[in-house]
Amino acid sequence: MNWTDERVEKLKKLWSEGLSASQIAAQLGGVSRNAVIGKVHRLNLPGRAKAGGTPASARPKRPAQATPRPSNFTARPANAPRPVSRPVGNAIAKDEIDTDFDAQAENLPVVISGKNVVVPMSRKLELTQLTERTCKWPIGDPLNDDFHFCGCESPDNSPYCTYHQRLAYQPSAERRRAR
DNA sequence: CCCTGATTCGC
DNA sequence: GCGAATCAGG
Repeated sequence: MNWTDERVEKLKKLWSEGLSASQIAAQLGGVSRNAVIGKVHRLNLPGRAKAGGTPASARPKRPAQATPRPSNFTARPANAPRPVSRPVGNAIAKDEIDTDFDAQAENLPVVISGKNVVVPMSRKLELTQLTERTCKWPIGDPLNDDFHFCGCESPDNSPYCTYHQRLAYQPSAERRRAR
């Protein structure tokens, strides 16, 4: 996985937005957080100590602020039917999500504070579009027309992206809570 | 232990 | 240039 202009631009954008290196790595896919940090330094992106060398521990911490919900965001009432799809907006904090609100089914990217796992935007791939390196986590009802797979980039030797990899190996009760 | 970024250095 | 290994912290 090489640093194409496109990927570098995304890196710059996410870094400037204050995402951590591991979060950015998850969003980009195919790279480690070390790779991201290394690239950031090679690009001389800001965020490091000033001349004089402020220790990392003494630097002001970036507030882990939740990205605002999309303006068209409305929580689905508990018993309301699940919409087929909704436009993808900014990432929202998992903590903000109503208990019954299933962000994964809604195809929103989710930043889970604490667990520090990023759900990349689903690429909504069909079965025939999957490859060795795409996430094979199924989304939706297989009998429904909108059934698809996550399709995000998955690490080597894993059928799932970093987020769904975690979900896949959690006990079902935890999995339900995590979703 | 989980995580963070910083640095080094063989490739 | 790249990034794993490592370090030094929270």
